[in-house]
Amino acid sequence: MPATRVTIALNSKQSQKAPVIIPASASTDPAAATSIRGLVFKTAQSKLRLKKPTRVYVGRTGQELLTEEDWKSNIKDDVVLLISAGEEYVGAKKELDVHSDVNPTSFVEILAFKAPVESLSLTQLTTTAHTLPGIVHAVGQPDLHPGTKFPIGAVFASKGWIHPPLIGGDIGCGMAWYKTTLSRSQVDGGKGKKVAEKLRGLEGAWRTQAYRESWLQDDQGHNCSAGEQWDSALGTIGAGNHFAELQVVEELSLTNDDGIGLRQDDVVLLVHSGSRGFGGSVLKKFTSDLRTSFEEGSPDASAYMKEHDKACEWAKANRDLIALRFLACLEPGNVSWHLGSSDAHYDDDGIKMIAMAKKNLQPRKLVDIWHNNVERVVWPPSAPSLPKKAPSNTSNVGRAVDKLTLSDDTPPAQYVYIHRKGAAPTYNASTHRPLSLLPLPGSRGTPTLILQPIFSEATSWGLKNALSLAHGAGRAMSRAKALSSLSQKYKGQNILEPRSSDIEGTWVICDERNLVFEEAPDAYKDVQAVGQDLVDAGVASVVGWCRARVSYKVRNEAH
DNA sequence: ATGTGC
Repeated sequence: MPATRVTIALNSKQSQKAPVIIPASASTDPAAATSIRGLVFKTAQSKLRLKKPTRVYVGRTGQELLTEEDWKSNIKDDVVLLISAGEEYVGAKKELDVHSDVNPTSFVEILAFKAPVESLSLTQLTTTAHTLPGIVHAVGQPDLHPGTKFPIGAVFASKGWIHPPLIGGDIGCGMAWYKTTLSRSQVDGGKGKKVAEKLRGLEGAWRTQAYRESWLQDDQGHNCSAGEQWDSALGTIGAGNHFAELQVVEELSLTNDDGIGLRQDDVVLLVHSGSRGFGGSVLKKFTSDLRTSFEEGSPDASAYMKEHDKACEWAKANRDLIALRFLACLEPGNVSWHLGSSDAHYDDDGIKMIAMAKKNLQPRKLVDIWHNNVERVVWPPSAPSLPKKAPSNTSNVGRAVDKLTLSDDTPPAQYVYIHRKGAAPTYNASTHRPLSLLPLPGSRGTPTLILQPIFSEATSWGLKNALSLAHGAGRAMSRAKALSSLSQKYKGQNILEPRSSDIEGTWVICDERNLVFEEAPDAYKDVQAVGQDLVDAGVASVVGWCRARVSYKVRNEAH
């Protein structure tokens, strides 16, 4: 008889698993000296680091293996055994609960018309909406594209359930836009190269843990430090599609300028980054392949949300610190930003400067949004209240909204958890006021559109788009495909500098070969098509655009 | 996306 290959996993954390080869000579009798049970427990101790394995369940069914008969009938190739230190089976009970809340007909809205959408992402969107518990509404934004399991550029609204894997590991990832005092003449054309040269000292850890903890503390004393292991990445952009980009406002026509103060010809810094390793550690801590959903009010749901909120704050503080480090390079004359440079040394009062730097940075910030997060909002959205100053054209209420009824201060309201995975919100999360502008970045070097969300009866006041918009152009090609096809296409060319004839081009800092191609504009959809789809869906207006002048991905400081 | 997971 051949050996049997089974998988063992921790009952309490099923992502922890190991294969076990059971020789034909091992005994099904749990009391035998060479029992399968003994072999499984020994492997659980060494490979899963479970000190005292005591009970064994079969994955999916949850049947406990007790008698020799149980072992004999269940040990076959590819079976998954869940090893417990005494606790009850955690897998299947959830799956049974799940069924009653699944909505196989929940509504799926696709906001893509011109932008191309891969069929795999549609399958992922629909399958997810129809199989996870509590989903009442799903939206595919025009930048929709396939993820490993769940789609990106997607929004899921669910009642009574939280699904951490829907938003992924980069909890709190988003974009923040900051004004600089640079003039466009300092960054236009060939000047971009000079500016790019100034962007140094931006890789690696920022100062000491004491500084970082202070940066992660707000003026009320709340702090979102994740411990030195994760905080050491604070102030770094990261990899993948993350970037910081210097842009010029080429056109802008805001219909209701809420004192944002953005003007044509301004030079702005767009920072796209997240919670680095911290958010991933939160997802990993709470979920496994078999544990993806938490019922509202359960200890897991509350504990996850607490850590989730912390990761969101961390990510926001990370974007601010990235901006500070960039401003230290871009505006060297401003003492508020000196702290951003690791070259500036302080005796013992450096930490005191943090409050000043943060205070001076906030007025520079135009907008800061999370596009990977889960948020509780009143559902369905209702007609928003009018602004205090009534607009002259009241029929245009969709453009002149004061505040949305999204907070739960009207007790009997129904609400949902909006899960955003690569989707921007249409409102300010803390004030619940509609955003008057938000960025829709194209891929590296292509225009960033300036969006203004629209709330109108035609879109049921934001229900149609689940109070969300596209967060970027969206991938048109997988990383693997982009790497192979684009490295061929641009063989022997430097695609990081504008061609000498191109005065409108972008200077790109990207000292990582694979990223050069994986993040090339050709790997993404056309941002104009994505923007047009939002306009055609009636969920946003395009009120202007920015030209990218210097795009910073990653620098090899050793050069 | 990630001090990835083998």
